[in-house]
Amino acid sequence: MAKPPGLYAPILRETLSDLYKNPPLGEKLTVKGWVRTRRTTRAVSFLELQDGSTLRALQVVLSHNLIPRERIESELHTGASIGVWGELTPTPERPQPFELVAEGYELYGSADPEAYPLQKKTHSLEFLREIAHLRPRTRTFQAIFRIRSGISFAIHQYFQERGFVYVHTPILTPSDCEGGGQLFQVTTLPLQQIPTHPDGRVAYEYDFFGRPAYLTVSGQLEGELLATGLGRIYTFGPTFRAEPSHTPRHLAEFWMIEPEMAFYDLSMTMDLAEDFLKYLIRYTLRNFSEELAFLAERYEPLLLAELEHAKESAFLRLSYTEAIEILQKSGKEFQFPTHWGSDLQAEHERYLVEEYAQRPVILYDYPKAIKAFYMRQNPDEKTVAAFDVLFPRIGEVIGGSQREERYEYLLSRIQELGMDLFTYENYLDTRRFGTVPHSGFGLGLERILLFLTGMTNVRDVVPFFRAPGQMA
RNA sequence: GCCCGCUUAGCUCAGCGGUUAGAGCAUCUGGCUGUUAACCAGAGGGUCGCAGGUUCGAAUCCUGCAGCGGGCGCCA
Repeated sequence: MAKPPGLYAPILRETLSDLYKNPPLGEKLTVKGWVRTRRTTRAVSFLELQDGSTLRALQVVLSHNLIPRERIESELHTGASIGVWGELTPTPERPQPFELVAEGYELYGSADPEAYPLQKKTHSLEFLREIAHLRPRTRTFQAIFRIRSGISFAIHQYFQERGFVYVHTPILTPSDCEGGGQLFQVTTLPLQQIPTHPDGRVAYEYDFFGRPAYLTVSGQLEGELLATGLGRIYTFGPTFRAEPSHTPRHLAEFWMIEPEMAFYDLSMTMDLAEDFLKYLIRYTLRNFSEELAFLAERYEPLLLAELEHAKESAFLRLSYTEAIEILQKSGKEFQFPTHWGSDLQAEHERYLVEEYAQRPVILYDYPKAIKAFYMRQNPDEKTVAAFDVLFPRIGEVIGGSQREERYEYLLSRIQELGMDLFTYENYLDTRRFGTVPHSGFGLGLERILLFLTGMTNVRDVVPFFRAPGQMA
């Protein structure tokens, strides 16, 4: 966790957070922030001032003797930004420990109450999505974005402390990692007049790269190339999927963490994934108790209990085959009946996590036919060494696998699926020269943030969301 | 992509075939010995999403469209 900025004064000015950590009672000071609410009585007005550094507000008392009531009533509405000076006074008999007794203030920016969309009441998350540019003024989004920031730091800390190299895989790529996913194409060709060959094919030699280019859907393939030199690497960056998924769990632009480790088999990788997730939960509980308490009170009463429970439980590991048996013996009426070889539906995953296990579940060894080409074939020749981590309330947070490191197996899989060999030449090279068993996984940042914040829609855990038909 | 639901004041919602469409909060005006989602009194504020249709009469029923939300699929 970063040190409080107060330690770096005078380079950094003090925030309300600093004030609450070490209040200079009896001293004169200036505080700057935004007005959350104002209450006016005959002789004095009270402000709740917030500055984004903490969810707590500072109560400011403005005496109408010193500052005209008309000025206060015309300027200090919810959302106005001010600098206010006075003495910090203890108030042991009041709900708050101290308040600022103002001597004067400077108005930086007013907020016309007839036009300013935010009010002191709670707004719906749906309404706030329509004003994503103003959401950061609310405590809810301050809490969420602070947790997002902290968790991003914790992700780096976890891997850096363990000798993983942070690698930057390209955003612009020539290939589709998963083979079949929908990509955003990137081009500088004029859309009104796309150059074509006589047979109608697009003349990509005139495009920027001289070939088709896309936004990456995953850094995994490049991550593997780097891991087969550096040993243990991780990526952490944005990824893009042009799938028309209209759900609370999908974004067109989202952040993904993808570690890739040479000389790791599936079991070691599942251990790492579980340890990593618990680390993130512990980190959040330790560093964001104020934010969690707020979010729990507002949105998800069970939030703290869920985090504690997930942190303490051993994730239940089930092979796909075991999971199918459990589902078939469950006596539950599912909309989609299961048989060996069918992909698990959301209802099946929910049953396994929420009813059967009642804790996070790791499913592994999936049928080869329903998984990606690069996953390592198991000796049974029917399954591949893949795993998913399923969480209560939010479903899949991690998908991973041991990668196929045997050249012949990988080559024949690529050919079987009719994929373009040329595109995967470099990838295949890592199997031709000094190939090693290796594994990795992908964690969706927004997915884990749903779990950590109690939110239920990924649009609410990213500052500006991109989803089909929506650019906040 | 398929299915379901919602859309009424700035916000959250009630009204679900029958006077002039309501409430709370917000706003404005006034009041209040220090408030804590302050309180009290009063006022303003509506093309009932849009376009058609049924009806003596539509916010209310029907159709289409749009936006939003949710479920499924796909996945992180």
